[in-house]
Amino acid sequence: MSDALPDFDLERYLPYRFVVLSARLSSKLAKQYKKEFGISIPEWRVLLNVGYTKDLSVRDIEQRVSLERSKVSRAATKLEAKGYLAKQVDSRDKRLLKLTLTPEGTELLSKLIPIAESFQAELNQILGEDTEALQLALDRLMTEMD
Amino acid sequence: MSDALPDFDLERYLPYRFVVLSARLSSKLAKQYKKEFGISIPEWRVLLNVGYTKDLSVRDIEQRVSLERSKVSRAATKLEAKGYLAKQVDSRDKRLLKLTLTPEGTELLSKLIPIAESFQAELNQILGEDTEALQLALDRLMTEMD
DNA sequence: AGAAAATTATTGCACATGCAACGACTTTTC
DNA sequence: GAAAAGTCGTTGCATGTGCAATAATTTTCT
Repeated sequence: MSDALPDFDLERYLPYRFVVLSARLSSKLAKQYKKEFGISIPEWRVLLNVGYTKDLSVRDIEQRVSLERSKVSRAATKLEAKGYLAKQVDSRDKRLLKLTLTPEGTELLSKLIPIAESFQAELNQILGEDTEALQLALDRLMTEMD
Repeated sequence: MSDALPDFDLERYLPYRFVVLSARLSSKLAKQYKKEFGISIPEWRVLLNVGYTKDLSVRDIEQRVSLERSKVSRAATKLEAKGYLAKQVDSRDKRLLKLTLTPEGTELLSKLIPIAESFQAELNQILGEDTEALQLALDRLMTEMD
């Protein structure tokens, strides 16, 4: 038969499963953040990174979070406009930008964190004992994927 | 201090880890598909679903794959234009559409599958014994997240 | 030192996306 | 059985995204 397809188990196909699951998790969180705080996903991610690491540049974030340069840049610009983040040119290398949270940014983030934590707690509850195994598997995949 | 942040371990935050990982996996695959076959991610996902389940409707795919109605619809239209997929109105419920692969669609998919399989194999290699544990954890999360 | 190559953040632009509105149809309700 | 409510797929529109091009700087090379 010319229209035979090779066997393929979509339900166990990892890239597919990850995409579906992560889309669900993200959109669930995103809706909350958007509605209550007017923050988009890239903005939230930048906020988080800048909040927990000092003087990050756009490129640093790009690499750590797999967030496109342009996305980071635009998210940073918006956060700056909203008064949550300050951009400062690095004095040693003037191409680089040092990103820092303003007090308002820190305040916002400290409201966002508990929501994130409780979501994590929910996931841990679902996973129970298997939480650690999952984290390990993710460690592996992250480090081994160039 | 007013600018103290609660502790938060970004590196172990699951929604974040999933998003980053799945973005990497997807874009790696997507580039291949796009370059060699001119197929986008939503198109690939629709192709896959239609290929392995008979007479799916747009809504069926939306629910199975967490792919927006409009995305499915547009992907289907493009696949139809390229001759890979046929749309047919369901005779019992004329609101529904039955999607089927054309022979060309089947042929294309049978070229795409091996690429997907070898990617999966690569992941299994990385995960080794832990593959099953990961799949189980994903099962849990998928079913428990309404 | 000075020219060439590389790196950083931004931006313009074409295209993708998400959402609400719509028309076509079906189911429910009275 | 007609009207109201609901469902399905598509589309218009405002917004988001990815990529290539750019200006400003730094690094490398001769």
